[in-house]
Amino acid sequence: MAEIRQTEIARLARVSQATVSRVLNNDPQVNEELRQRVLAVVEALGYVPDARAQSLRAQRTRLLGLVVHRAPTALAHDPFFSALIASIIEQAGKQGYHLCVDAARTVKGQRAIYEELLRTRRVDGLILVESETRDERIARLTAEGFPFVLIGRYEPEDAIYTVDNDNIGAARMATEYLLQQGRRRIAYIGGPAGLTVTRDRLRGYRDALQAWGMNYDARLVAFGAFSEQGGARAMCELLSLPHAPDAVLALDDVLAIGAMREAQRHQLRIPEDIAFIGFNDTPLCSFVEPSLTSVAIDIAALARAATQRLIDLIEGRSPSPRRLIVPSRLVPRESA
Amino acid sequence: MAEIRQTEIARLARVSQATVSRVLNNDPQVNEELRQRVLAVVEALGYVPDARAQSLRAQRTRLLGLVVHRAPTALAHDPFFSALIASIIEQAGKQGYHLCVDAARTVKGQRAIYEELLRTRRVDGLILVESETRDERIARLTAEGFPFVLIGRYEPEDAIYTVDNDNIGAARMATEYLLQQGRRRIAYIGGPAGLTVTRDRLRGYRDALQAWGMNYDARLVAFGAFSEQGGARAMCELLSLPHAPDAVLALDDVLAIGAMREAQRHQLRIPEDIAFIGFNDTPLCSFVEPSLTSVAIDIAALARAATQRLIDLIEGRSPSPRRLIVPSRLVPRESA
DNA sequence: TTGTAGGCGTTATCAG
DNA sequence: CTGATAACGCCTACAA
Repeated sequence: MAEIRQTEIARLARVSQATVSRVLNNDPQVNEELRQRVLAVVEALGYVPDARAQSLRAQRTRLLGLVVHRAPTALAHDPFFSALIASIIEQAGKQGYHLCVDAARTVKGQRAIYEELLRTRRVDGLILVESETRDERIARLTAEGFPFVLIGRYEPEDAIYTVDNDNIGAARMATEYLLQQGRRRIAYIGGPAGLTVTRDRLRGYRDALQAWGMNYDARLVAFGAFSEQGGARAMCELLSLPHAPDAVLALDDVLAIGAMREAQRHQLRIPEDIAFIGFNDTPLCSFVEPSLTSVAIDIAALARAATQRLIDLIEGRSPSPRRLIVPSRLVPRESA
Repeated sequence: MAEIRQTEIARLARVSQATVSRVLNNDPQVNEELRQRVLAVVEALGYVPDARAQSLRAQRTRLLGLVVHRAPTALAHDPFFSALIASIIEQAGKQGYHLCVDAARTVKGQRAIYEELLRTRRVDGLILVESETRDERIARLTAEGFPFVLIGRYEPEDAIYTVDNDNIGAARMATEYLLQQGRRRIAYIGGPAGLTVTRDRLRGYRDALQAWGMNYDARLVAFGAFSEQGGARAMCELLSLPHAPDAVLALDDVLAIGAMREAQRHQLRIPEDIAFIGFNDTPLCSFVEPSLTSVAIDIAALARAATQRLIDLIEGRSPSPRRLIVPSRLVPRESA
């Protein structure tokens, strides 16, 4: 089957190629008869414009980029990203955009991927997740004026476009929930220490303690890689303390589950001896035994909002305000 | 910051734009001194070629397409796709390809997406999953000579390029495992009935029964949507039989877990009263209670092989044989 | 209202 | 070995 171009359509409809283009772009100026002739041929041949040519000409690809900062194996075990990707695709698709997903395993790989996506103009804009306090990517993108939206928080808060949970508030709420239950030695297990989300939730945790007039004990705070193992290792550390914790707030469900498993290996009863709360309310929560209480992040809402803002930016609109907060809520189950 | 093009590099290096292009494409004919001059400027400005222009010129985008046939919510709850996507990205990235993921919720949406990806030439090739026995997409792609690889099976087997598990063999193995344990009323819960994978595993199940001289009882076979609910509903049906099953082989882990939960609601003990085996060996398996015995599909291997074959096809190589089988193995846990 | 022509940034073919 | 020059397929002034 021969490749069909506008010149071919033009020939068959006995008009100029420019007219074909006009018809396809709904130019109201074209004569109705010509329009019909063109459309008939377009229909008959099933012609669709070449996205590559359109991209060059229009200087945009209608492609959004998402770069995931996890090793593929970690990604596979983390429902957060499936949910994120799925919702982005859905929202983007509604407006004729597609999603290009990349993964950056190593740190140097990250730089390379961002550099490539940015400079090659392969995508029109980027969605970032997991920002660090001082994020090179963000400085770079901002300097270039490249459209991007961060799912997360960044300071100064009005410097860039962000969509985020109220992490500080949510962690505070979860911690107070534990305090209300009478827990008095509450531990916090974060992800990698440099991540904003790790720090924000730690802040909320500390705020709750302070509000209740309790001392902050740095020994009750541990950090782990985003994996069950990471959670187990952190828990192990916490259990070796002279005075073991009676509750744990973990940065995400996978970490929480890893920690919970470790506690079970130490013969602790959940929630009698120790309570657990995770984050994300992933499907895992109801599958584990005991089921895991978790803070439900509205991932779909985050993804939708981020995607919409990115498209707005790309198309020259300026969403306001710069920072958008999506609420989250606690989903109580057996573990706390 | 001004956009940098080859003409700009050329001006600064005092050569023609054509020479810049040659240097960037490693044309061995260029004089070493000019090459150095050009490279110095390229380096200094951090120039990277525009992917859009390259795409038009080279008639390829270095983009692979994956279309997922699940609603976004279902996707979010299914670790199979995270694993698939992650592994495809990894393999593709090694050779300078990127991945464009799309989702087709509705059936008419599917046609449209395939039509678009194909005709607009937005991607160089497609990875298909979940083939149906008579698959319109496949006929269409084949007719167009568009590069694609199917993860799954299709008949006739040498018509297209496929990568697949040995579904028939795996289902047979799992069924025989149950038979060896003394189970005698083994049920099968498939996904949507039209899917090849549903039928292949049913075939393996029947083969095992036959090899053991047992009758096939159609009432022991149920089909469900890919969700926990789908599994629960199918199980409900099976439990209403005059003679309830003592084992269940389910098409995937999520279905198996749904079915298992339903059995538990009916006060059945697992595995004493009824055994369960799922497919995919997703992380869920070890999280549920009791942990789920599952056939481990090597998703990463499938994804890698499919991706590599697709790239080979795109670049004009003809992988052989057309059909590639990736082995799978049973991972015994508590449920069977 | 329609057609002609230029250019988006590359790569590749020709001369020189 | 290098520099003009012509595509790639599309959109859009500008001209008729």
